[in-house]
This record gives sequence, C-alpha cells and structure tokens, in this order.
Amino acid sequence: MPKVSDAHRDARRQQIIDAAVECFAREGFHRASMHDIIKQSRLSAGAIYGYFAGKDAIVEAIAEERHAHEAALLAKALAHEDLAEGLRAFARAYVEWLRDPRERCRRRVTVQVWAEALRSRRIAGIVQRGLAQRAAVTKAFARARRRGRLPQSLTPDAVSRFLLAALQGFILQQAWEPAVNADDFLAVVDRVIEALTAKDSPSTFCVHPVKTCER
Amino acid sequence: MPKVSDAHRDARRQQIIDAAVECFAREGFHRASMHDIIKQSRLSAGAIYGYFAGKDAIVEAIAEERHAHEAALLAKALAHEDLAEGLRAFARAYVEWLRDPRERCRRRVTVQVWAEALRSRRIAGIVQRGLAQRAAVTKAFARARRRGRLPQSLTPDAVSRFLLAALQGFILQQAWEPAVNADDFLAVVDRVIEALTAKDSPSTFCVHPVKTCER
Amino acid sequence: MPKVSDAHRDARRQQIIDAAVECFAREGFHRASMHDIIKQSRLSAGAIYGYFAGKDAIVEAIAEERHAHEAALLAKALAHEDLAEGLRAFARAYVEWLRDPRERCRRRVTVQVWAEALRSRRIAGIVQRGLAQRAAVTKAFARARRRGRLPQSLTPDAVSRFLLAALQGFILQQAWEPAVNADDFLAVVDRVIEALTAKDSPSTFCVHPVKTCER
Amino acid sequence: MPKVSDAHRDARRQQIIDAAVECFAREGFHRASMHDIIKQSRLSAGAIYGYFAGKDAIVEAIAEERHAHEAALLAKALAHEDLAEGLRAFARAYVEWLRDPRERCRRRVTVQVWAEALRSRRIAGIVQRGLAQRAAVTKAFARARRRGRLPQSLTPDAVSRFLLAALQGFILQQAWEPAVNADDFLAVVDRVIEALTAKDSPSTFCVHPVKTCER
DNA sequence: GATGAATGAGACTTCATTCAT
DNA sequence: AATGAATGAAGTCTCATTCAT
Repeated sequence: MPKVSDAHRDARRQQIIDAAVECFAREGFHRASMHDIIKQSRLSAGAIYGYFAGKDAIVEAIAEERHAHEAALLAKALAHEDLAEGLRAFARAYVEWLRDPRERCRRRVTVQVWAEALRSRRIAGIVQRGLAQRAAVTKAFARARRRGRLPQSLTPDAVSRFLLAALQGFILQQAWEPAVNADDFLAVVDRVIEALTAKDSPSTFCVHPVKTCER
Repeated sequence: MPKVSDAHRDARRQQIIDAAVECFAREGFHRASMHDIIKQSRLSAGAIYGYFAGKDAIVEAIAEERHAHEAALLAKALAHEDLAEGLRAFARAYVEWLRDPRERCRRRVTVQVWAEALRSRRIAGIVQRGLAQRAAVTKAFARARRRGRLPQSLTPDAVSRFLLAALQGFILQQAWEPAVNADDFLAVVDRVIEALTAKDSPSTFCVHPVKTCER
Repeated sequence: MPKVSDAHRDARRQQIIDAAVECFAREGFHRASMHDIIKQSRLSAGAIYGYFAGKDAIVEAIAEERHAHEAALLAKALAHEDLAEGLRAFARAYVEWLRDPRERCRRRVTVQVWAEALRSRRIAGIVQRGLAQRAAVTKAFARARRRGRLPQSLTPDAVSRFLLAALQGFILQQAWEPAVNADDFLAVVDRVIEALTAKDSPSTFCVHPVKTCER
Repeated sequence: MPKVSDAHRDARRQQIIDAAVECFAREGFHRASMHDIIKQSRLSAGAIYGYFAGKDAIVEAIAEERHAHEAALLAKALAHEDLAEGLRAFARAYVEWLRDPRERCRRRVTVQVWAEALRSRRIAGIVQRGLAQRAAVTKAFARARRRGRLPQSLTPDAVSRFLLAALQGFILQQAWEPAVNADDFLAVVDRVIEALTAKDSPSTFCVHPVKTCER
C-alpha cells in the first residue's frame, strides 16, 4: 500500500530525471556523480534509489523519454499525405523542439547517450528502437520511388538514413555551438528533401544535366 | 636504454594511442581504465605517463590525429577545380577511410570524443579547430553562389554545415551499426551535392527554371 | 544511520585524529599511508574522507588541537600576578602535559608538524598563530623591564623567544629520548627565569647593580 | 681502476648533496622526488645512484655533514680555558654559521632531519652521535660545579641540555622566520650562560631573592 | 518511507630504482 | 662510467550503492 499517490511518484521521478539531465549536461554522464544528482534533485540518496536502480537506469530513462518524443513527432510527419511535406514538417518540428531553451541541456545529454550506446546494451537497445522508426520513412520513400518520385539510383533506405544523419549531425553541431542558425539549416533541408522527391528529376540518370540539355 | 631515437619515441607513442583506441572503443573512454590501456599496450604505467600527461592527454592526442587526417582529406578536396567534384571526392575518400577495418575502433572513439568535447575545454578546442575547416567549404560555396551555382535561398554556411552534419551523422550510424551500406549512402550524398550545386535547378525554389529549359 | 548527533561526529573525528597520531608517530607523516590510518581507526576510506578533506587536513587538525591546548596553558600562565611565577607554572604545566604517556605519540607528531610547516602554507599558518601567542609574553617582559625587572641589555622579544626556544628544544629532545629527566630540566628553567627577571641582577651586564644593592 | 680522480668523485658527491639540500629545503624530504634532485644536480639518475645507495643515503650524508661541522665548532669551544667564555663563543660561532645565506637551505633541512630521526634508525644514529657531543659540555659543567661555579640545585646534564635545547629551538624559529634577530637572541644566551656559571649566585639556594634581601 | 553515514573496490597517478645501451 | 627509459608497487582519493536508524 503505497503511502504516496502515483502522481507524486511520477513527479519525484521527473524531479530526478531533470536533476540528472542538468548534471549530465554540465559534467558529462561519467563525471557527474550520484552525489551531484542527489544535491541537484534536493532528494536523498536512498530516495533516488527508490525510483531508479542506479545511475545507468537514470540515463536509460532519459533516453526513453527522448525516444518517446521523437516517435510522436515522426508519427505526425508520416500521417501527412505528401511525403516531402511530412518530412519538412518533421524537420521543422524537430528543430523547433531543439530550439526550446529548456532542451539545451537535453541536447547535450543526447550526444552522451549516443556515446553510451556504444557500450551499454540497454542504451544501445533504446537507441536502436529509436532508429528503427526510420523504417517507416524508408517505407514511405519506397512507395514514393514506385511512383517515380525518387531517383531509381537511390535506395529508399539510404535516403532516409541520409536525412536522419543530417538531423543527428545538426544536433551535434547545436550541442557544441548553441547559437547555430537553425532556419538557414532548415532551408537546406527543405531544398534537399525537394530535390530527393522531385517528380522528374532531370539528373536521375544523368550526371551532367547541362550537357544533356545541350545535346 | 638511454636517449632513444625520435622514431622509437614516435613508435611508442603510437603504440599507446593504438592501445587506447582499442580500449576506448571497447569500453568507452570512462570505463576503460588506465590499467586496461597499460595491459593492452604491453607497456608499464610509468612508461605511458612518460609519453602522456594523463588519460585526458591520450584522448586529446587521438582527437588531434583525427583532426589532422580530416584536414588532409579536405585540403585535397578543395584543390579540385570543380567544387561538386571535389566534395564528392571528399565524401568518397572520407567514407573509404571509415571503411578501413582498422578504423572501426577509431570510429567508435570519435563519437566519444564528440561527447567529451562537451565537457573538456581542450577537446572542445580540438573539435572546434576541426569544424573550422568547414569555413573553406563555405567560402567555396559562396563563390559558387556568386556564379549562380547555388540557390540564392540557401546560405553557403548552412549548405556546408548540412553536408558536414550528414557525414557526422553517418559516422554515428556506422559506429552503431558497422554493416551499414556506405555505397548507397554515397549515392545519396552525390545526388544531394549535385542538387545543391546544379546550375539549372528545375526546382520550384529555382528562380529561373523556364529560362534554363529554353536554352 | 542518518543525521547522527554532533557528539557522534565529534567522536568519530577524534577517533580519526587519534588513529592518525598513532600512525604518524610510528611511521612519520609521509610514510604512514591513508591505508594505515584507515586500519588503525577501524573506519573505511570513505568515512575518513567524510570528516577530512585529505591527509593534509588531518595533520592540520592535529596541529590545531595542539595549538588550542598551548593557548589555554599560556593564558593561564599570563593570568598570574607575578610574571616569573606564571612562566614557571607554564613551563611546569607544559612539561607535565608532555609527560602524559598518552602524549608520547603526539610529541613525535609535533616535530613532524614543525617540519611540515616549512612546506605547507596551511600548517605554517597554524604554527605561526601558535608562535604569535609569544607576543603576550613579550609584552609582559616589556612591562617587567620598565619596572627594572629585566636587564636593559636584553630585548623582551629575545627573552620570550629564548624561553620558547628552550621549550621547543626540550620537546625535540624528549621526542628522541623519551626517558629524559624533565624535573632536572625544569629546575634549570626555573633558575633561568629567575635570573632573567631578578630585580637585582649581580651580573656585570646589569646596568645599575650598585644602586640596587644600595637600597 | 677508477677513470675519475677522487677529487672528481668528491666534487660530484658534493654536487649531489647541494642539489638535494636545495630540493629538500624547497619541497621537504618526502615531497622532493629523486627526479627533482636529478634535474637540480644536472646529473643523470644512474650517476646519482653511483654515489648514493638511495634517497635515504643522501639525507644521511647531509646529516653527517652537519654533524661534522657541529663537532668541529664544539671542539673549539671546549678548548677555551673558561667554560662560560667557550660556550658563548660556541653560541656565537653557531649562530654566525646559521646566518650564512648559503646555510638558509640547510637550516630547513635540519628540521627535517630531526623529524626523520624519529623513523629512521640510521638518521637517529647520526643525530644521537651529534647529541652525544653534549656529554663533553656536561662534563665541563660538572667540573665547574665542583669548583662552585654552578648551583648545586642544577644537574650538569640538565644545564647542557637546556643550552642545547635553546639553540635547537632557535634553529627552528629561524627556519620558520629567517628574519629573526640573532644578535638579540645571543645577548640572552650570554646572559643565561653567565647566570648559570656565576661564581656566587645569590639565588642558588633561595627561591625569592628579593624577600631574602629585605630581611 | 526517508535519510545520509558508511562502505570498500577500484580509479588515476607517482616515483625510487634498475639496467640495456 | 654514464645515460635515461622503463618498471610496477604503492600511494591518495572517489563514488555508486547499502542499510541502520
């Protein structure tokens, strides 16, 4: 019979996660000590261990949170009728999210989660599940290709991978240099999405479009 | 064993770096202990500290090595007459480099260097110097734009940033999933470079599509 | 074991200090390892670092303890109406204190604190504050001199310095040779104090011996 | 068949000792590393170990050097016809020696040798041999007492011990505070030696000389 | 349920000394 | 005889986690 309500438990949990994000962003996952998180969260050591099995469990929770948010954004994007439109909307929403000052910290933690995914099976799993969402985009591109809206020379998988890579690289750059101009970046993203999904790309089968026209 | 040759010193240094890369790739920078590196390098603790001031200094050296290599690749790319051609060559060389099985480890360490750059001024500095090389690409795009080879709606800075981001994201994905198909990815990169630098963009974003066709 | 009482904390602190004194006396400050102190105190490494910032902080605490005790002894001495009487009482109390078998260890540590004062600003500070108490004795001698109870040829500062030096030298000798006869030493101290504060010094150094005798 | 002359060996030895004194004075015996001494002496590690068995052997040599010098000073003092005169001369010569700026370092090392004597049998032995020279002074005081030149209430041993203690304490104070006025201190020493060796000390058998006179 | 003092394995690093050259 | 690179034991301290209160 829990003395506290579930709402109270969730609030405490969030309090810990928020404190951890702050600490991880400031010092890095490994440099930040549980003691730091304890102080930042204004809870006690024992209390935290009542909510999380350990330090790793906290990063995992942070990774999960991120994963959930991304999934939601992507689901909205794929609901769009037009693929290009949907992707542009996704990129826009994603970057908008990153712009939120409260997410500044989280962005830095994301990069660390990426690094941790290389050594922790659990975190790797969470990240993999995040990446798996790309499959939906790949499928959409495959459909588009069948409709002649994607050059035959490109595989749907590589295209979705490329777009995801660009977004991930942008997160990285923003983590290092928070002042980076997101609008200019989005303009390029738009242009690229457009180029990749153009109906009759004159360059699909032709490396030198100008020459081609001249003939 | 007094006053060994510079070559011997360099070899030892490399021996340590290689051992560290192996360990960092396997366990992560923070999980890998100096003891691990000592064992892996088949040297003694004291010997290592004769070459590096500490664990941090080793990652810094690894970051520097990478930075030097990237700079060399980029310099070659920019020497090309044609920007698009040069960039494609760069992407190809870069990905080729990553493909080298001996670089598999290094790739994983790169991701960790990125994370460390968020907390170590020194490493941040090295990464920043690496990023600064992008300026050369930006300049090249600016020149291209003046010659009408880049849509006016895109800033040269954002374009070079976008391409870098895509490569960085690809490194990340490769670190997580070594089997990723690099050729398919390169095809997309080629297509995007082409689209961004095409003289006559058929896109609706292109200011004079009709004129172009009329030629 | 949360929020223990202050008394408990003080007891733990003392427990650590006592263990350290034992170890430092036995092996010397630098030869005694934290591991030794940990074993001797029957606490854990972490526990000790919860009370002291490090090994240096422990010596500092020991030095402070000594300083506090000396200050108390001296304050009592200076409360005496008669300076000579007070000093004799001080010397007696001081030597009595040293005689305490429980202080045998501490005496040895004192010598090491003196040596450490030459390299640690912190310890030098504590020792300096201890030495500064001599000023009170110097003042008392200055008053005595104005009343003709100290040869004009001697400066009050040098006289108090001399007496302190003799006591310090005695501590040193006792540290090396615990069996040294303290009573005989005290007899000499008494005689010297008397000679230095005698109203009518028969010495050739005394400026007005005849006058005095004429009274 | 040594390649180098004995004079060369002695010079090298002294070079090492001088370097060690400098390092020990600056950092303390334990904080100073062999590396420091190697750099300071401008020799190589191997070279130093050709002259000394180890770090301890160097301190021992330093202690021996000091011991030899003190023995010489004391021998001169005891050659004096008059004990008091001889002691004063000794104190003067001793303090003069300390005043030598080149000895500033050595003074600091002396204090450390005292501390080391508490843990090293070898160093303790050297220090003990130094202290044993006091026996000659004690004997001289015993002779003086038989001639009525020392109060019967004082033991010759305690008197010589007291004077030595005062000198040792002075060395300590000078080590902490190099600017201390040595002349004023010597005046007190003179006065005390005089008082202790006065022919007919009126206070020998009387604790309260003033009262006594008043009767 | 909450607290935070205590634990102790293990981290990084130093340094006296050796010995191949 | 001299060099100094190499050794590796041992040092100090941290920190994730537990559990008596």
